Amino acid sequence: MSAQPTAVMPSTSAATPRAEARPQDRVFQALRRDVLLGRLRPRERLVEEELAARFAVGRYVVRAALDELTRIGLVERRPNRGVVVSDYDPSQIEQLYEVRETLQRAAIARMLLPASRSLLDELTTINRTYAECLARGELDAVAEANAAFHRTLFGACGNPFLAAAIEQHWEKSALVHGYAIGVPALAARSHADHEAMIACLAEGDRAGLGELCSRHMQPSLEAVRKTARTRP
Amino acid sequence: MSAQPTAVMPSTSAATPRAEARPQDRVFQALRRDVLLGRLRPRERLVEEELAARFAVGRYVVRAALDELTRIGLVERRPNRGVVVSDYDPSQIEQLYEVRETLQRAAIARMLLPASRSLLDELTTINRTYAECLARGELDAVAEANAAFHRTLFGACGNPFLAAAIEQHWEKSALVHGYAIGVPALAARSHADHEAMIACLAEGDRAGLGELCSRHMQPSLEAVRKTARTRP
DNA sequence: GTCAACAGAATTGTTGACAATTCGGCCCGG
DNA sequence: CCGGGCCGAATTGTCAACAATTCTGTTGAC
Repeated sequence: MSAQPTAVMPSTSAATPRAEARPQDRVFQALRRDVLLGRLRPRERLVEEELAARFAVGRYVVRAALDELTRIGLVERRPNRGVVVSDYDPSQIEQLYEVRETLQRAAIARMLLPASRSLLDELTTINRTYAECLARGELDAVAEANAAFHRTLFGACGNPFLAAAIEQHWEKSALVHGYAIGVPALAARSHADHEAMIACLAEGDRAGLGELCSRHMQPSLEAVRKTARTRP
Repeated sequence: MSAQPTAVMPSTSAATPRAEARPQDRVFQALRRDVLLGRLRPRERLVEEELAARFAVGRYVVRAALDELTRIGLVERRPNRGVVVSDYDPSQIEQLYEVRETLQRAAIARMLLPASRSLLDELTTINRTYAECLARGELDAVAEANAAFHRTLFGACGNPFLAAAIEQHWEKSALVHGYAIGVPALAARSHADHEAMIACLAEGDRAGLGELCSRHMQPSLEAVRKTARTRP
């Protein structure tokens, strides 16, 4: 029980939302949200001393948190030059989504269907939270619920390494699709997609689930393509 | 050109074996080899101060190197309890290999075949180095050549994210298959497999390459299964 | 006017000392 | 003889100061 593959995605997917023991985790989570919700834009610079002052903490803690963010690909460190928010160009995003689709289809192929009642309940609960937070305009919580849905769904493939890889790539592309949460129409569509996925899980419709998950990624990918054409 | 997916596997796959500028890279590489070549065994503890003394460097540098190793899954850090070499149990290894196979098949499906002359030459050169170092008994260099072969091969899929994911999982399982280098028969077999792969690349035999790569992973997986039965 | 070299500022990298935590043994009451 | 709780050693976590590097704006020669 030593090397849990989940350890690759340490505090993020930590099932224990306990008292946020370590300060570096708090900084890590805060910065992670800032990036994922667009409060920090791609290519924006992250200066250690500023962050240390903002979080009332030593620079060492900030460095550790930034290393953690580097690990999951949300920021990038250039030696002696500091840390910037990652910025994937459109072609990289296409490649990233290609990998995500491959991994997701592999996961779906490995799920045992129809899904257990407890899994269905869990997903239903998460999706309800999603809708509620959306109605209240709590974007932070919406993003968290969205992440939880995907994490739970693909975690059900039974292979922790595969689940970790999916989550890892999901987080990277979250840089891109995160903004969609702010668009009501897209968010509603997302919620409906999730419900349809749950239905597929209940009925054991593996092929349908696969298609659904692939289609689910399309809107944000289309948005990227569009802005790429508009602003070369 | 900011966020290169290769950055996920920073110094390891760095194509520039330049002057080892940063001290933490030197420590990182040394420890990585120790783990991969079995000089450090699974579950073995890594004490920061000991390493700092051994490498004649500050504890901070050791910490940074250990974090780097954590990132690629070779060691694991338990908060306030230190770092130990990762230890995957047999079922986890099966899962790991399953993901590797999925990723490798996806990569092979995306390669454009027949391969370019420069790629074939590069792989041939690497495999020759492999044989030469093996004959001389330089296991460090053999492991490095082996890694280079796989990195180059799957790097040819054209999707840096996919290549990075493959490399990432390859390194994790290197904890397991690394020992095979020391067994002459297995090492020879490995060399022959590599040649066959190059032939498939040259002829454009995609299906053959896929099967070959999957079979290539089997011996070490079998070894794991065997030791698992012997020593439950 | 353009470009190279050069200071000075801003920022990151590293060190050593100190604080906090975990782990093992020891004592002691039951 | 055994289990709970204290104590101390070993180890990790954090801080504040210092060193090294990169960046920016300016100067001066051509």
